[in-house]
Amino acid sequence: MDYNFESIEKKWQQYWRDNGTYKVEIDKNKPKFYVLDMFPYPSGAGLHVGHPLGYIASDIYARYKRLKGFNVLHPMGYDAYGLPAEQYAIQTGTHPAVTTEKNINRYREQLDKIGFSYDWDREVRTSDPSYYKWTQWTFIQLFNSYYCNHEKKARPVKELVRHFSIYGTKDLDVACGKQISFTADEWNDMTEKEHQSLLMNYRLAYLADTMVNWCPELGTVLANDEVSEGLSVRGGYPVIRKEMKQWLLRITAYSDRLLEGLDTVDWNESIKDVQRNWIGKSMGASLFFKVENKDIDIEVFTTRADTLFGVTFMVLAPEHPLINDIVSDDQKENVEEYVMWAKNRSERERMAEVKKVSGVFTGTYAINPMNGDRIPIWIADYVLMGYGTGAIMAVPAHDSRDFAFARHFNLPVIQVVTKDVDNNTDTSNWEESFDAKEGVMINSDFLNGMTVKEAILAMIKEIERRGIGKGKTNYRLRDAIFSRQRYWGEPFPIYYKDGMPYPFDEDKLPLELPSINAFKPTENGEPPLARAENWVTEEGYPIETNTMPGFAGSSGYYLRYMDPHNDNALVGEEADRYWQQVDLYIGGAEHATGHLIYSRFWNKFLFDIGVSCKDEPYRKMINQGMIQGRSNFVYRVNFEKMAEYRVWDFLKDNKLGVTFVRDFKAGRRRFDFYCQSKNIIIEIKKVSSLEKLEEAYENIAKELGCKLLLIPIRQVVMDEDFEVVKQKIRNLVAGKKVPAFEGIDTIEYPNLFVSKNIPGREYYSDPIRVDINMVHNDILDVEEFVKWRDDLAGSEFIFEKDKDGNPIYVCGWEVEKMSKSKYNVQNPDDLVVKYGADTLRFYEMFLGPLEQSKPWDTQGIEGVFRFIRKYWRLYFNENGDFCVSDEPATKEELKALHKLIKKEADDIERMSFNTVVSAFMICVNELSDLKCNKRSVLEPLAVMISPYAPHIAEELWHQLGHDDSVVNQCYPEFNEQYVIENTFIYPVSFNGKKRFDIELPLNMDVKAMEIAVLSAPEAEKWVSGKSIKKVIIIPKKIINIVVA
RNA sequence: GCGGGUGUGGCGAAAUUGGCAGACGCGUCAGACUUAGGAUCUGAUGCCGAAAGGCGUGGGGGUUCGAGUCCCUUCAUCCGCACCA
Repeated sequence: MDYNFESIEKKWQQYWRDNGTYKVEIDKNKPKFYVLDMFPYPSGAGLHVGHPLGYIASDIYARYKRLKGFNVLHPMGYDAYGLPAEQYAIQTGTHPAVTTEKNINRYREQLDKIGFSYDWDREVRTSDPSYYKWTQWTFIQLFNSYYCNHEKKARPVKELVRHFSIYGTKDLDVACGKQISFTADEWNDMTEKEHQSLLMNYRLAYLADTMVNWCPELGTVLANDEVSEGLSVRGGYPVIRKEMKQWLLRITAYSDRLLEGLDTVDWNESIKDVQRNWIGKSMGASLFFKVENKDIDIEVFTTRADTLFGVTFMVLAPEHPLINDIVSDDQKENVEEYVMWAKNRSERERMAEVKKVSGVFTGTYAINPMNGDRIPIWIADYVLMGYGTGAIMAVPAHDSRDFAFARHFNLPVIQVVTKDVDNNTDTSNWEESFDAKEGVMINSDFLNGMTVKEAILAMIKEIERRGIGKGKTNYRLRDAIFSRQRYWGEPFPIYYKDGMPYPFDEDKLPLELPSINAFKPTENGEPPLARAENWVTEEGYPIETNTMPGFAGSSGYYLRYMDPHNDNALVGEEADRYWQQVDLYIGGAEHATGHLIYSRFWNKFLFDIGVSCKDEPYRKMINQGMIQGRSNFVYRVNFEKMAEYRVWDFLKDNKLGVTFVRDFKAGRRRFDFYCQSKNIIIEIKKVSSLEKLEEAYENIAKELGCKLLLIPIRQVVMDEDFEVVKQKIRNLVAGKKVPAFEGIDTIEYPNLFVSKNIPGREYYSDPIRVDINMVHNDILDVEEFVKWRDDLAGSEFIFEKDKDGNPIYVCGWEVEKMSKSKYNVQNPDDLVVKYGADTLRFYEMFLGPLEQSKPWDTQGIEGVFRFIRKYWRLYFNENGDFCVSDEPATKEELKALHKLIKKEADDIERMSFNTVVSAFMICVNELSDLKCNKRSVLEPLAVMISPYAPHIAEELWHQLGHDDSVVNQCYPEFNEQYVIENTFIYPVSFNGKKRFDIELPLNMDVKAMEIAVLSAPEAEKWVSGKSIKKVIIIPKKIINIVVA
C-alpha cells in the first residue's frame, strides 16, 4: 500500500470531526494546560505559509502535552473587527459582516486542512454579539472604576463619590488626569453635571479632549502603536496631530504594575525590554522656576537634578500653555510666528528634521532657584509637550540637544561634571557635551566632590527641603485612545444625557451594531454610526457614535475561551479557577507595544475586580519568527545610468582617471565605492571610516600612476581637461545634448531586460517584480512572464547560457516580508495538495529555530517528504502489505527508539522543534537499516510522531489494530537501560588536537585507561621523542595528552 | 544616540553543562537500477594539499590541558525605541 496522504488526511480529519476528538472539558482529575495562538485577523488574502508556523508549533506542543497526561485547552477564533473589511465596504458596498464571514470560512477551510487539534466548539469571534457583549461589559466596568494608588488596584467610582462627599479631595491618592482639590462642601454643592464632569478626571475609561493622531485619509484617529514615522501602519497614509474629544483608557495608572509584572512572566527578554521602553519609567525630580517680574512658576522635570548649577537657559515646548503669559512685548511677534510655524509642521517633517536646531527667545528670564541666576527662557520644538511638563531646564554642558541649541544661539555653557579631577572647565572649545551619568561634581556649591549618583540624591533632598519641588517618577506611556470613527467595531454602551455620557444597564447588553446603508463618515464628518436610524435609547437619548478600536476585542479573548458559552459572565468562576491563565502563548513579536500591553492592562483590571484569578494573562510566551518571502526580479536597463555608462566609455577611451563614489553615508560610517581607470576595475567595499577610505584611495592612485580625487557620485574629477569634461557631464545630467556624447538621448531603446549575471549590471536597474510561480530555481519562464505583463510585449531579453549552452534568464532575488503585493506569497494549500499536511507540518518545523526569521524555500521540503515515506515503509513489506511482527525487539532497535523518546521530550519542552525532526530522521534511518518491523517499536513510534504528523500516525495506529484515537495515548516511558553502553569510544587528543579514537570499557579506572591509551599503537607516533607533561582523562568525554 | 539580537560549509542549520565543530536535511558530484527520470537506492562532499599533514565557527587579543561556547576588544548586520529632559 502506497502512502496516499490525500485520502489518509481527508479520512482522519473527518473522523476527528465526527468523534469530537479534540473537545475538551474541565477535568479536575488531570492537570490543565492552556496553549494559545494569537488569533488571526481573517484577511481576504487567506493564510500564507508564514501564518501556520506558530500554529503548527503550538499544535505540536498541545498534542505532546495531551500525550503526557495533561488536559489541554487549545482553542482558536477570529479577530473579526478591522479596517480592511470596512475599507472594502466603502469601495464596494459589501457589508463588512459578509466579507468577514467569507474570509473566516476560507481561513477555517485552510486551517482544517493542516490538521490542527483545536476545540472548535470554543471558537470566538470578536464581532459576534455574544462575544462583544463582554467587551462592552468590561468597558462599563472600566467606566465605573478608578485607580487607587494606595491599594494599587481599581476600585468602584461609587467609593470615590462617597469619599468626595465626606472629605472632598483630602487624603486622596488616586490616578487622575489633573490634580484638582476641593472640599466636601464644594462637592456637595455641585450639580449632577458638574459631578459627572469631575469624575471623568478619575474614571479608568474616560472622555477627554486630547491631541490625537488623526488620519484624514482613513477618517479616524489611530493609537500611537498604529502610527509609525508619521504614517499610518495600515495603508501608510499621513497622520496629523489634532485635538478631539475621545474616549481613553487610563492605562498609565497601571504603569508600575505593568512594569513589575514583566519580572513574573517567562517571556523573551527583548519583548520585555520593548515593553519597559514603551512604559519608559524614569526617576528624577520636578521643580519650579520663578519667572522674573511675574507671578508665574514654570514646572520642569529632570532626571539630572545634579546638574542644576549648570543650567544656563530654559526651553518651553511651542504648545506650552504659559507662553502667552510670559512673552515680552518686543518678542511677541517673533514668538507667535515661531509657534505658528511649529504648529503647522507635520509630525513627519518634525521627525525628519530632528537635527535642525530652531527656536525663539521669549524676551523673558527665569530665576534658577538654587543660585538665583537669571536665565533666558526660550521656545523650541525639540521640547515636547507630551512628555514631562513640556518645559526643561537646559544644561548644555551635559545634554547634547541643549548643547546643540546653545551653540546655535550662542548661549553660555557651564561644566558641572568632570571625568578627571584637574579637568579644565573652559567649555568654549568643546565639540560635544558630556552626557554620561558618571564623574564628579564641580562648580556646584554643596555638591562639589560628590559623584553624579550621590549628587542626584543630595540635590533632590535639597529641593524638597526648600520646598521648590520634589522627587518624581515620570512615564513615557500615554493613556490609550479608545475611540475610532469607524463602523466595523464594537459600539460603546454609552448614551448622552444633558451632554454627559452614561453607561447602559448591563442587562441591556449587548448593544448590537446597527445596520447602515453606507459605511463612510457623514457629510459633516461624523462617524458612520451617525447614519444609523434610531441610534437612541428607549428613552430617546442619543447613543455614542464612535466605536472601539481593534485591541478592544483582542484584549480579553483568552478568558472567553475558558467559558465561551456562558451567558451570565465573561468567564464563570469554576472555569477561571480551573484554567487560570495561558500557559503557553505563541504569536508574533510585532504586537509587543500593542495587543500585548493592552491585554495585560485589561487582565490586570479584570483581576482587580475579581473576574480573572491571575494578574498576568500569559505565563510563557514564544514569538515565532517571520517567514520571509523570496522575491524575484528582472532587471531593466536604466537609460539615465546607461548615459552615465557612455560617459564612462568616453572617459576610458581618452585614458582619463575617473572616480565615482557611491553610497556615501557618513552618518553610518560606511562607504561603498568603486574606481575605474585604465581598463582596471577595482572594487573596495565596506570601508570602515573616512580615513581608511582616503588611505585606500591614495594606494589606488599610486598604483595607477594618475591623480585621483575623492568625490561623491555624479561628480567626476580627473587630471586633465577637468573643467571641460565636468561641464559636459553637467550638461548631460541636465538633459542637454553634448557633442561628445551625441546620440545617447536620441536612441530609442526597447524594453531591454538583462539576466542577473551579465556584467555591467550596475547600469541596469528599474527592477520589475516577478510572480514566484514563474520562477524555478531563479530561472524565469520568459514566455509566461511576457504573457503575464502583456504591457511588456516586444521587450528584448539578454540571456545567459546554462552548461549545455541553452539560453536561460536568471532572476535576481531578495528576501523580504511575504506579501501579496510582492508576488512572493507561498500558499500552504498548494503544498498540502502536493505533499500533504503532515509533510508541511514537519517541514515548517524543520526550517530552523521557531523564534528565528527565515526565508521560505521549498527546495528542502522534498527531503522531509522522502523521510515521511521512509517512515511509512517501516510498517509495510516489499509487496506493500501492512506487516508488523510481534517478535521482541532487538537491543539496537530498542536503543534507537529510546534515544528518540528522550530527545523528543527534552527538545519539545525547550521549544526546539527543529531538532526533533532530525531526531526522527535519525531514528527512522536506523530502524530502516535494521529492517525493524516490530510492534513493540513501531507502536510507540506512531504515538511519538503523532504531534508532528497526526494523520499518518492515526492511520498507522488504526492499521496496528486499535479502535481508539492515537491522540489519547500516553507518551512512551523512557528507559535508560536500553541506551546504556558498557564501552565508550574516546577521542584521543595530543595538545588539544584529536589524533585517533580508542574504545575503552566504561568501568575502567583512570590509571588503567592512561596505560591503555599510551600503549596504543597509534599513540607511538605522537609521543616519540617528546615528554608527556600531563594526561587529562574525563570519563565519557575525552582524553587529552599534553606533550612537549 | 540608547536598548536587544545575530554572525558557523555552496544553502537551511546542529553542537542543551567549556570536551571529537558541521548532526539532520537541501544542493552538488560519482555510481546502481531503468526505454526514460523532477522516481528509488548506494557512496562522496568544510577549505588547502598527491599524501603526510595543515587551516578552519566575522576580525584581534586573553583565560584553559581543551573555547563556536567564558572574558576583553573590534567589525558587520538585523530589530525595537528615540529631540523622553
